Amino acid sequence: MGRRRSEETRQAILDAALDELTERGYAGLTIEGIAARAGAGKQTIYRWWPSLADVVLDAMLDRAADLVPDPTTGNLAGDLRDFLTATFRQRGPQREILRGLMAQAVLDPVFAEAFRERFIQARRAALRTVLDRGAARGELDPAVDPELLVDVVFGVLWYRLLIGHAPLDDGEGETLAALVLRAAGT
Amino acid sequence: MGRRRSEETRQAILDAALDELTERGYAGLTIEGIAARAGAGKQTIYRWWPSLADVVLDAMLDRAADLVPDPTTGNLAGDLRDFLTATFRQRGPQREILRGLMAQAVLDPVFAEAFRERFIQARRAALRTVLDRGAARGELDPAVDPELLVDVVFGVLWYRLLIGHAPLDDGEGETLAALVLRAAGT
Amino acid sequence: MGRRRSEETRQAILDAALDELTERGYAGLTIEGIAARAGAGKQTIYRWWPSLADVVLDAMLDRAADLVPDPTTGNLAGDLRDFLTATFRQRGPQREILRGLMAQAVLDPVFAEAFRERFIQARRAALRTVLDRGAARGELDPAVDPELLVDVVFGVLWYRLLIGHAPLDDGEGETLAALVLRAAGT
Amino acid sequence: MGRRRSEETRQAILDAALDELTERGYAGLTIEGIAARAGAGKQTIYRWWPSLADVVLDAMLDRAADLVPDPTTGNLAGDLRDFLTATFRQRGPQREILRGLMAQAVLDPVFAEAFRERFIQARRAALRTVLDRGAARGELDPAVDPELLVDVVFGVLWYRLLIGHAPLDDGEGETLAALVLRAAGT
DNA sequence: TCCTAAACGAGACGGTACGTCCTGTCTTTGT
DNA sequence: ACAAAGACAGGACGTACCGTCTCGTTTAGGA
Repeated sequence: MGRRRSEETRQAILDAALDELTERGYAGLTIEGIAARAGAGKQTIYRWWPSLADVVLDAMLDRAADLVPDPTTGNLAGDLRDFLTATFRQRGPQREILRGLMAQAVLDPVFAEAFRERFIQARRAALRTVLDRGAARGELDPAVDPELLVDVVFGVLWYRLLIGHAPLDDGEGETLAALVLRAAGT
Repeated sequence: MGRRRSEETRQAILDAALDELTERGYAGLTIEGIAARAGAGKQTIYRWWPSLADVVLDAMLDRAADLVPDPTTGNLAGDLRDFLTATFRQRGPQREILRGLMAQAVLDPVFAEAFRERFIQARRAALRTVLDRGAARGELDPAVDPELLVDVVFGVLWYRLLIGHAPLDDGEGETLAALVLRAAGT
Repeated sequence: MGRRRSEETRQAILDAALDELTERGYAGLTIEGIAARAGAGKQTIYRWWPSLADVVLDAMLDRAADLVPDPTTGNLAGDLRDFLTATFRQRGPQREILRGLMAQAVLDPVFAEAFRERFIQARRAALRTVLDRGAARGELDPAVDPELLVDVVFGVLWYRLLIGHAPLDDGEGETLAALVLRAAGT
Repeated sequence: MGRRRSEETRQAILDAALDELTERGYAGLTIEGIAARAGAGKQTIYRWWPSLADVVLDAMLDRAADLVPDPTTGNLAGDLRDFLTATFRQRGPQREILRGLMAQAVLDPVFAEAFRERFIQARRAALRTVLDRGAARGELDPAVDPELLVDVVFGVLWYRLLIGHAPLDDGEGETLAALVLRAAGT
C-alpha cells in the first residue's frame, strides 16, 4: 500500500543533477545540492539511488542523446568508421559526465559494477556486433581476438577522454578505424 | 633564511601515505589520517603539496619500484614485447595507486597537469623511444602515426586497469605487442 | 517544517559545558570539547548558539541556583543587607563562570549585548526595585541618583570578583550595605 | 659574552602591539601579527614576555599618557574630585587596552598577578594616599574602611568600563566624588 | 468514505574531514 | 648570545556534506 514513487520528483532530481553538473562540474556535485535544486528531500534521493554516481548515470542514460551507435553500411570498414566517428563525436556535458562516472567507478567498487553493466557493456556489445558481422563476412582475421580489438578502440577513447592530451573528433575516429582494420582485417 | 624543510618529515609523510593507502584504500585517504600517522601537522602537508593526490604521486615516484622500462633487444618486436610485459606486470599497491591517481586527475584539473607531466609523459616518452628506434631500423610503416600506437598501448593498459574486466599479465602484454606489430610493422 | 530541535541534546550540551568548565576552567573551554563530551555534533552547537559564551550563559541561567534575590524585610536597611549578603554569597563554579562571561563580554561586543540584557539587567533591576521601595518609604535621599548606587554595589562586587584582592562574603555584604545607607539614607 | 638585548627591537614590538590593537582591537591581537608588524621574530617576543598581555601592559605603561593622578588641592573634597575626573577622563585606545588587559587577567592567573602588581596596585595606592591625607586632616570618618572606599571608586570605574552602560566623564567623576564624601566625610 | 501506510519536503542530528589560523618550540643563518 | 626567518607538531576554529532520523503533509489503495 501507501503512496507511489513520484515520477515528477524523479525527473526533477535527474534534471537538477545535470544542471549542477553543468554549473559546478563533477567534483562539485553533492547530494545536498541536487536535493535543494530539485526541491526534494535528501531522503528521497537516498531512497532510490545507492550513490551520487548512480543518480548521474541514470540522468545520463535517461537522456536520448546517449544512444549507442549501430551502423550498418554493409562492410566492416564502413561500420567501424561510422561507429568510431559517432562515438568520438559526443560533446557538451557528456564528456564531463563520462569522466566523472569513470572516476567514481574507480573509487567505488559498488558503483563500478553498475557502471560496467549498465554503460560499458552496452558499448562493448555494440562494437562487438559490428566486429562479429565483419567476421561473418570474412573481413576479420580469425587469429585476432575481437575482444582485444574492443579494448583497443575503447582504450584509446577513454585514455584520451581521461588524459585529454589529444583530440577526439571525426578525423581521429577515422584514423583509429583505419588502424584497427590494418591490425585485424584480412 | 629560517629553518629548512625537514627531509625526515617528508619521508614520514610519504611513508604514512602509502601505509594508509594499503590499509584503507585510495578512497579512504585523508590529509588528517596521513598527518596523524606520520606524526606531522596538517599544515606541513599543505605547505609542501597542493593536494592529497600530489602526496601520493610523490610517494609513488619516490619508490624505486616504479622504474620506466627501457628494453633494448635489438629489434622492434622484442622491444615491444619486453616493454609491454614489463609494464603489464606491475602489482601490489601500485595498481590501486594508479587507479586512484587517475581518478583524482579526472576530478582535479590542477593535479591532472602534474600527473600528466610527471607520470604519463615519462611512460609515453619511453614507449615512443622504442617505436622511434624501430622506425629508424625501418621496422615501422611510416604511414602509421607512432603517437596513435602509444595511445593504443596505454589506452588498453589503462582501460583494463580502470574497468578491471580483463587481466593484465605477461601473456596479455605479448598479445598486445603482437597486435601492434601487425598494425604498424612492415 | 522538518525535525524539531532536540531538547535532550540541548540539555546534554549545557551539562557538558558546565562539566568542562569545572574540569578545565573557563579558559580551557572549547566547542569541540563540549560537543565531544555531549555526544553532539559541532554543527548542532553552532546552529543554536552564536558563541561559546552564549552556551555558558544559557547553561548558567538554566540552572535554578542563579535566582535573583528579592528581599522584603520591610525596610531599606534590611532589604539592602539581605540583597547584598545573598549576592555576595554565591560560590562554586558560579564565580568562575561569571568571571569568564565578563571576560568574553569584554572581548566580544556581540556577546556583550546578550550578557547585558540577559544577566546584568536582571540583577540591576532587582536592586533598583529594592532602592525604589526604600525611596517610596522616604528612606532614600532624593538627591542621590539610585542608578549610581546600583553601580556602586555591582561595581564593588565585580571589581572584587575580577581582581580577587578582597573577600566576598556575608560580612562584606553587610559592610557595603551599611556604606550605601550612609551615602544615600535619610 | 653574547649580544645584548636590542632596545630598538623592544620598542618596535611595543609599537607594533599598540598599532595592531588600534587596528584590530584587543581580541584580534596575535603574537604572530605583532612580530610580523615589528619585523621581529616570534622567538624574540617569547624570550622577553611571558604572554601577549604582558606585552600590551608594557606597551601601555611605557607610554607617558598613563600617569597616575596625584592631586593636592589641600582638602579631601578637591583631591577626590580631581583624582576622579582625571581618572574618568582617559580616552582613545587606553580604554580598549584596559578592558582587554582585565579580560586577560581574568582568564590567565599568571598575568593577573602581574596586572595587579604593576597596574592595579599603583592606582589603588594613589587613591589611598588621597584618602589618608584626608583622614589625617580629620576629613574622613574613622568608622569607614578606606579600602572599601577605594573599592567603591575603582569598582564603579571598572564596572562602567567593562559593561559600557553609562558614561565615564568629568561630570560622572564629580558625582561619584560627591557620593564618596557623603558616605565617608565627617 | 474513511483508514492506513508509504513517499514526500524539510531540516535537525552525530559525525568526519576540510583548509586556515595561531601557539609555542625548534633549527638555521647572519651579526 | 641575540636576532630574523620560518618550518615544525599540535590543536581548535568554523564550514561543508555525509547518511540517518524525526516531523508534519500528501497521496494512494484496501476496508
